Amino acid sequence: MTLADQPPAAALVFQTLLVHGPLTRAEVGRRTGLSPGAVTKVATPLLTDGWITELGRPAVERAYGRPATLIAVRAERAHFVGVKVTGDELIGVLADLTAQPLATGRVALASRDVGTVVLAIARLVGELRAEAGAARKSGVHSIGVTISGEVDGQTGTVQYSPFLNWRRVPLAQLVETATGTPTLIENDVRALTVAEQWFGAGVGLPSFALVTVGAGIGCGISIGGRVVSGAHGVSGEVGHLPVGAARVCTCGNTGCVEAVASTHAITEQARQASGNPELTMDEAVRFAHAGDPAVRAVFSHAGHAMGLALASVANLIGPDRIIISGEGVASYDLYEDQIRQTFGAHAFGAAAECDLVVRPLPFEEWARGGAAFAAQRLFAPTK
Amino acid sequence: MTLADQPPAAALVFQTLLVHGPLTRAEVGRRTGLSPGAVTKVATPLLTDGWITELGRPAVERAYGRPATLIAVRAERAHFVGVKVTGDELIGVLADLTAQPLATGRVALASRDVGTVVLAIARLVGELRAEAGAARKSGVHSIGVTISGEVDGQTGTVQYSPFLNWRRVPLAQLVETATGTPTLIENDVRALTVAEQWFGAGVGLPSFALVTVGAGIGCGISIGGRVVSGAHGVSGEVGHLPVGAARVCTCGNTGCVEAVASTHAITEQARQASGNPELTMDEAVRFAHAGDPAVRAVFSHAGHAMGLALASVANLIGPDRIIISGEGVASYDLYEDQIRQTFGAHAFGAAAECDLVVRPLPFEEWARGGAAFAAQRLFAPTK
DNA sequence: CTTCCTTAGTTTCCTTTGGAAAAGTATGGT
DNA sequence: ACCATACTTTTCCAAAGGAAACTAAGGAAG
Repeated sequence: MTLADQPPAAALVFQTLLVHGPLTRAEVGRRTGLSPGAVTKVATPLLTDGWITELGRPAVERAYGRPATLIAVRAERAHFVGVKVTGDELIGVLADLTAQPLATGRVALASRDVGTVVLAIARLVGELRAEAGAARKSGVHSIGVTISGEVDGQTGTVQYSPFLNWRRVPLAQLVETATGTPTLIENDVRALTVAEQWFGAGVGLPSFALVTVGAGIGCGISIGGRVVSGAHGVSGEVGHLPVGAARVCTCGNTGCVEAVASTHAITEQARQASGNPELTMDEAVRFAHAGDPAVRAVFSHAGHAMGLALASVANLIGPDRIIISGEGVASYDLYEDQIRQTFGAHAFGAAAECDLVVRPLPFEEWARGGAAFAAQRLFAPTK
Repeated sequence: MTLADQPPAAALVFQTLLVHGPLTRAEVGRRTGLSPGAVTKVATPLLTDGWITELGRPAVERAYGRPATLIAVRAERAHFVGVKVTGDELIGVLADLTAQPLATGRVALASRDVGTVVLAIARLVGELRAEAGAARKSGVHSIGVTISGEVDGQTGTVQYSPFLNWRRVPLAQLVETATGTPTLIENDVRALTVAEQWFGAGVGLPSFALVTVGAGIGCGISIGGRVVSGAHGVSGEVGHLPVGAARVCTCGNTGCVEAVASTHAITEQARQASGNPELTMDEAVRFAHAGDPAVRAVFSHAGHAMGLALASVANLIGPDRIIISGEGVASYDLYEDQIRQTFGAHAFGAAAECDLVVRPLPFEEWARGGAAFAAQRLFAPTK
């Protein structure tokens, strides 16, 4: 039995359990607005088919009345592989229904040629399958491949990937035939946003934005439980918001956030500031922590640009929360203050009430986005 | 009978007719995905209660088969009053179900005191009622009051209005008791966006943004048939996006769009450029049309700032269309080219495919937004 | 210890909704 | 007159979920 051919209420109950952990049937009814009878009716087939399971009594028992029984999602009921494709490597995870990773892998790419990449993906999927013995029982339900750039999830086509220099590559189809497993593709930031929405800092929020800082600066937007995809596959391009920076950006314009606040931009500016053309990001962070004023100024400028960008997002769409995420967790403290200060100064009125959450983003998190995206298709059909 | 207690399919059929004009039942079925039987079933009570009406045969008859009968919304079935409150005047319309105005009115405000404004609104509503005799038959269903600033439609409270200097004013309740008619309030730009979504240039689009240029620069965002309201009542604040302008904005920051491209900013800059401290907007437009290079440059800068702002909107949310609207229709040609050029240069990838539509915005259009907003509550329940 | 009370979960019945299919209907063509 | 065609209506039916009665399980009161 698949989840798809269950009544609509089943998806509601399942999603509630997925997001809010083990609950009693009565509590599920209260949260979903379904009648108690409907919850039982819908839970029974989910139980018999192993999608959910009964746990014991809740931690806080009631003083009166019949004791309740907790029900919860059986995470091991289905497994997914998530693969993030970058310009020079693949990151993969094999995860369960709740996007918890069971196995992770990382492979360098010899070439950016489509055939090579597809083959590498297939091999990585195979390795992850082998590594995660537990998944052998139920197999892998589907694969979610994510990649930065313009991705058309409907047709499974990568319209344009700047890092790989791909155009109109039917990646989903290619991976599907290479692996024999149903494959979905999605933009990397949007997939990560899906992961945050269901299993991260965006759980239960009516709206939030996820801003990622790394080689580029990206943004995923979730409104009303849906991740905004944009009419032409473009959305969340926050990296080129004009923030009045003097540096020329890779996009050819001047003033983009990315020209000041991407990891690449920061190291380059730190090199100039320190006079050391070999400086690495890690060293720049050390220098700044040690109090080097020129290098600190670089981070401060980056923080200012980020603050402006976040304020723009908050002013425009008014999310409940903005999650700031990226590789350089170690350096957040260097510009977090500046970010918050600039954000506060430029967020308009009540938009300033939007809370800013900083969240580390380990490398495998990107791949988890793919798994979460694939999983979502299972329990949130066509939504 | 109200529309609300009809089955869900009724709202679907009604909305389809509202948006896509007279259609045959068969065509409604095709467009909504409902079966022919369901369309008839749902249309019958709507017909008997006068919400829709049968027209004659369609213009292009089919060669074979039973001729079809057109059905269409009976616009005169319900009437609404829309009132836009500004710092110094009220604009009101009495409109039908399709937000077509039957009567319009404009009243100067003697004071910004809450009591005075509420009284003036009540008097304006009375005048509009008297003027539109047709509405007497069915009365006015509800009033939609719109105002710039932070508005909480749920509680009917104006949280903060900078122009009127109001804070936490329960305006909906006040107007309701003063007029005896149910009253809704909403932010002016968002209400206008609702009007465009149902009856304007946003009809049928999965997503669009509406940017208004006037004393301030505002933006309404519609995604998936819903106007984005923002978690804290703030959204679409495009006026203070940083676009690197040198002028200081009213918000205290430097570089805001509004500091360069609002009508106020343009006249002020034109005064400096021409050396005439008495110059009006109309004169500035004439000068620019006559070829005055300094004044033309002012419009060009404004266009550049607008282009950057629109590109930011397009990059962030990827709408299908951006509708540019505002008072100064006469001056659009002066910076439209610059807007498009800057937009094209800064819109990222496929975001540039977003089409820009320029639309005049007569003064009563603002009030129509209120009427459309009130009407929407009737035919799009809870949506 | 028995009875009652309270809350959890189940079952039964029923209403609402909308689809499928067939019947009915209106028109032009043959 | 009859047929082809497509719109519209009617009839029948299945799915989904609510209401309420019912069962279950424990504590409290007597």
